[in-house]
Amino acid sequence: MVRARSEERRAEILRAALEVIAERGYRGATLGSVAERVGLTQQGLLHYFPTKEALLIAVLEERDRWDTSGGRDREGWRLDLLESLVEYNAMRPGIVQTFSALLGESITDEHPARAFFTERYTQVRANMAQVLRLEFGDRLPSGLSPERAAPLLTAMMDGLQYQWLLDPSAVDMPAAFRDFLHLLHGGEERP
Amino acid sequence: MVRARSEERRAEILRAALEVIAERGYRGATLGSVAERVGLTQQGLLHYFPTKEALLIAVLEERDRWDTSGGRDREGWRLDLLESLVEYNAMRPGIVQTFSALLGESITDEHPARAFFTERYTQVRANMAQVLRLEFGDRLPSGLSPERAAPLLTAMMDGLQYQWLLDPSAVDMPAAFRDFLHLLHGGEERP
DNA sequence: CGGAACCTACCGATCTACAGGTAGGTGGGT
DNA sequence: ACCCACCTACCTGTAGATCGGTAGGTTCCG
Repeated sequence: MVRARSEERRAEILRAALEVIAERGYRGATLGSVAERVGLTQQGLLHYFPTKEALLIAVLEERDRWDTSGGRDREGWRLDLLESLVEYNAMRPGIVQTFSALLGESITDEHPARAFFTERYTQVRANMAQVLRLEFGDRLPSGLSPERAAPLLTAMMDGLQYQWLLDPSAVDMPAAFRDFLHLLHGGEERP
Repeated sequence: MVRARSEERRAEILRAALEVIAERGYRGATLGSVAERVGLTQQGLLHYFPTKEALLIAVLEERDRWDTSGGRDREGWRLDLLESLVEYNAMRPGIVQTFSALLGESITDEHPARAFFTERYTQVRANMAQVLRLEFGDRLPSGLSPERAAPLLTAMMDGLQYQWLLDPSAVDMPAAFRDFLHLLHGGEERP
């Protein structure tokens, strides 16, 4: 079955692209270096993905598929699952680095991932709000509405990732995130 | 006075570089486009900054000088000044975009700004801890120590910036930051 | 059963476009 | 006379993309 082999190849390429983007960002990544990693020439790679941008899109879509499937509930995340997600991320610097690099680049003008991230963050905030509503109802202990707290939750995850990627020994990402959740819960008891 | 003119030119170049980096990131920025913006040729620019990396370093150093001087107290920031800093930032998307883009890129391997950001974040966390200690003493209302809360404060500022840059209409950055400060203060009264 | 027609998965050569950087000037101000 | 602030010309490298193959397999038809 030739189809299967081909799909496998594509998957290999996507994985390699993920690595290279983590190491150098999208702009710094070259088709040649991705190709090399899977034992192809640059032209061979272009047989699977006609342009560099198409490759990026495929990477982003795969990510989308990934976190629209595993790790989620019927109606989204739950707060304790978020906590384990952060722990999980702390064990895969590669993936975190890829998407942090892409997020960073995406804010520049006309970046091909910009639309993707803009859209995705609206969606993530909505998800987060729902998670919070599920956990706290219409008001968090602090008095904040889930909708107001959602961007904070999102920002915390991203912000911690940057600090952690720059200097993993200086920031215990999962612990810090737990501290934040503790804050959302209203503080009080000593951690 | 030629000296003055020269310094002025350098400053112009730095400002232009800031803009171009905001638009395309460091890797995407070209010497030519920076030069063009100040009415020079690329080679004319290289007269002032011998390499692209030297220009970047100068940009980073200027930033360092900027926020080691203005906006600070003798012993660092105060919490309410941080709040106005965020408000101030919300009025200068350009600058925020430059440094968010650079932060994003800097996590990739061998990026010339990586050391700068790593070092700077250790320092920022220390500053933040001191701000918090000044405001709350050795325990925040939540029971967290200033040192544990410092990375959270830092992460929140960065994380909100990305969301805001991607979609300013979707996130009221200053308001969100105030919400977070409210959280640090222990919540309670309704905003 | 054999072969023409076609498809898939590539590779080599090559094009175009910049990009960063160097060498060696020129011209105006002091 | 000199030097600072530039410029022109140029070199080298690299990146993405196109073109035109070729080798191997698959399909279909007589």
